[in-house]
Amino acid sequence: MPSGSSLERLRAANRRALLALLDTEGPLSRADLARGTGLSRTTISGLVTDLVAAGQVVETTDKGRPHKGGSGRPPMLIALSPGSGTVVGVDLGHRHLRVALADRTGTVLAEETETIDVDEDGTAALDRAAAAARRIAHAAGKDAARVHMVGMCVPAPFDRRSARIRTGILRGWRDLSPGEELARRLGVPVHVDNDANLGALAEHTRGASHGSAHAIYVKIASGIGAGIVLGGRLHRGATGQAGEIGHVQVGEDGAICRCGNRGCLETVAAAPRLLAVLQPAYDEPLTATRVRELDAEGDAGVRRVLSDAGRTIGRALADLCNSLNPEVIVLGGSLGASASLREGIRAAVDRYAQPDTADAVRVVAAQLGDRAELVGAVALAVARSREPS
Amino acid sequence: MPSGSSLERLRAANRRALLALLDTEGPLSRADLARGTGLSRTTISGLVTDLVAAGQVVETTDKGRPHKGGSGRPPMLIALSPGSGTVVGVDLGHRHLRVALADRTGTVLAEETETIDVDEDGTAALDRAAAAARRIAHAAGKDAARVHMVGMCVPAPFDRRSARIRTGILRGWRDLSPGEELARRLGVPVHVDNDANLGALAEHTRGASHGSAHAIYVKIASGIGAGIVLGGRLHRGATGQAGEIGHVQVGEDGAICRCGNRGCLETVAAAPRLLAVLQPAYDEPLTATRVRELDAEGDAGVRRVLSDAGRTIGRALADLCNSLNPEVIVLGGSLGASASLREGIRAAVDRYAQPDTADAVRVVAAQLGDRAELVGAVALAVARSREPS
DNA sequence: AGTTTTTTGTTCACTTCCCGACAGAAGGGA
DNA sequence: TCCCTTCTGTCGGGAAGTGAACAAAAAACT
Repeated sequence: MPSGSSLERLRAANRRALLALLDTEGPLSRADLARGTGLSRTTISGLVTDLVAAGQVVETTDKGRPHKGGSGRPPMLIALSPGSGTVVGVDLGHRHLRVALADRTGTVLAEETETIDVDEDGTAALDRAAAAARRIAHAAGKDAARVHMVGMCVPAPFDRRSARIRTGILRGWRDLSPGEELARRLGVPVHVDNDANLGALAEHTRGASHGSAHAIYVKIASGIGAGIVLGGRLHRGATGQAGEIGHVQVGEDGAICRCGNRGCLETVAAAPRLLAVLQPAYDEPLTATRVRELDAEGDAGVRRVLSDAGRTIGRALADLCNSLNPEVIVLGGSLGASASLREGIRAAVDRYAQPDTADAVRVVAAQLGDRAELVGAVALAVARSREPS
Repeated sequence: MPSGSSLERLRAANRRALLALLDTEGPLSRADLARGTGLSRTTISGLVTDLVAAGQVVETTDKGRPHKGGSGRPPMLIALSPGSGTVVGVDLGHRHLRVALADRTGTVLAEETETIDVDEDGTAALDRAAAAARRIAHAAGKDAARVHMVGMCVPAPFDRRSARIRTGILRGWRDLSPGEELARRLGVPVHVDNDANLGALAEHTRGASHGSAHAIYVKIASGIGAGIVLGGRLHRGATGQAGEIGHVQVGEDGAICRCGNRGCLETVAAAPRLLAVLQPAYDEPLTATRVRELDAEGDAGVRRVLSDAGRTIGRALADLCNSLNPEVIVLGGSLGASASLREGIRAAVDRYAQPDTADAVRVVAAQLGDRAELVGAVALAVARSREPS
């Protein structure tokens, strides 16, 4: 519930609209902002004055680039101010840890990746994450050390009410509140969400589904999960567990899944299973990256396996399309960029979804690749640092 | 896009908030409104003065009922004004036509039902609907004849862009724009949506899912469809075709469906199929209503068939729960009130959805019964007549 | 070159909207 | 009867937003 008087809320809402416009459209003149928000130039001037005083935006005397509009007084551009301090994004995968330092516009300043076993020991993973965050922030200089906010991505359903990972999915995380733990280590507020949601946020903010009101981001990696954007907003559901499409049952008598059911989509079409199926036929050790390369080179076996996996995933997505009628499906995760997988999904959607629904949906690869979750974690931190509600 | 200046929009938003509060909470004092909206009493007084002048609300001198608060000056209650004129709701099913006349608070004043074959001939159905609307409005008196708005429910996916029913589903409706046609006959603006969406709207506004942010309304009748409320708002999707769960494929080699696919949920678990399965074992002619009675009486055959159908539907709903993590599933349509069906759905959701997701969702029968769609059509008309955007 | 046109940003007077404080109104309880 | 509580109306003031007018800067036109 926003506080303050109604007029204050109005002012705050206009401020947010202005900042959001700058965030998505880049530097703009006051006149552009007036047109974009529907407010008058006068109001915009006042808001900009306030925001400059507050250090949230800066006037960039962009003399260099010629003004495209043609005649008329050239505009003074207003840009989001990196301002003081920084934010940190942490991407915890099953087998990796990525940490990024970004200014408060979301521009990544530094980034590092480690390979660790996150699943087994949550405490150790959080120790490593905290150490990496401290290291990267101090290496970037004095001002960068003032970290305002941390966004973190965890590779499992995250219950926002208890601030905990759902019990039983990750072995080494029982009764651990990752946000609180990392906040305690760093002395900075931490916001947490799961990988698919943050990937969806990133692709929606800066990637393939930018501008689409209804988008489904599917992460196909160690597991399969979806982040669902509806009406331009991330849909998290009643308990924050929306998007768990990896546990749709695709066969009555399939393998036992870590969730306890059998025949889950994840057991059939996620990366570990596909690698296991392919490995016997290849001399080299296969990784998701290598499989993607082989697919691009036209390797028949890989194409067949990925295409089949795509059809299986696409079958589940077709049902979801029938229910949600989205504009775009964005494929992310280590295998999301594979063409065969995408074609398999497209074919299954066309076959199993209603014709008009299938026609309405685009199926595209993620633009941010395996950095989507990290970018999403940064975006979460930026958003939360902007409204310290 | 709302027009006018920012202050005008603020005023309008506050007016809407006030009206919405009155709509959901019933008659309230100015002080209650101030507490409920967060605005000051002064502001509320001003808004109420305006709205009284505009005829949108009335001051009900409710002397009769004692003031519960105890001591203090008794409040003057403000209630939505039925105002001048009426709205009409039209519910077109596959085999029935219902028309309701309501005042502008949504209170139904008169209602009638006919049994007709809607599917075969859209023009004829619209003629009957128009005649019924005219008849019912004139019978209710002079003022009632001033109909401001019509809300209509059609039993098929409705494409809001073309204002047409999706081609090929209803035989007798090709190239017909139901809204325009009815508007032309009645000389009143008509808003159209499909049955499941309007049922969902009705149950969310006045029924079983009232107060739940995320709800799925499932209509189980001639077909199977869902209306999805997320974040308190009806989700219609990119082209208005969200909620088409009737065409999830539940068997590779099932019967051919009217949508062209085979093995659709509708062909296995919708009313016509269930009646056909049951009929041979019964002497009397079965209807959905009769089947519901037999189920309540504990008839073993009926219970078995409904329970199985519930499991099949519940399987599809479990997948949807995994994706959307809703708070409640509301079962409507002619078979929605059946206990066996509900138990079958509950069992399948518990089995196939993720445990936490299944725990979070309630499965309940609709409160409005077979009138949900009609009430939804009225609610649509009321909502649209209130904001003539 | 000089003028016109176009676009931008600022200043000022004004309206709209909202809120706090005060006072009046209406009933219950000591 | 007097006090207390709660509700409602009114008044003055503050905050937000807007349009009109004006100044500034650069391109376009003569």
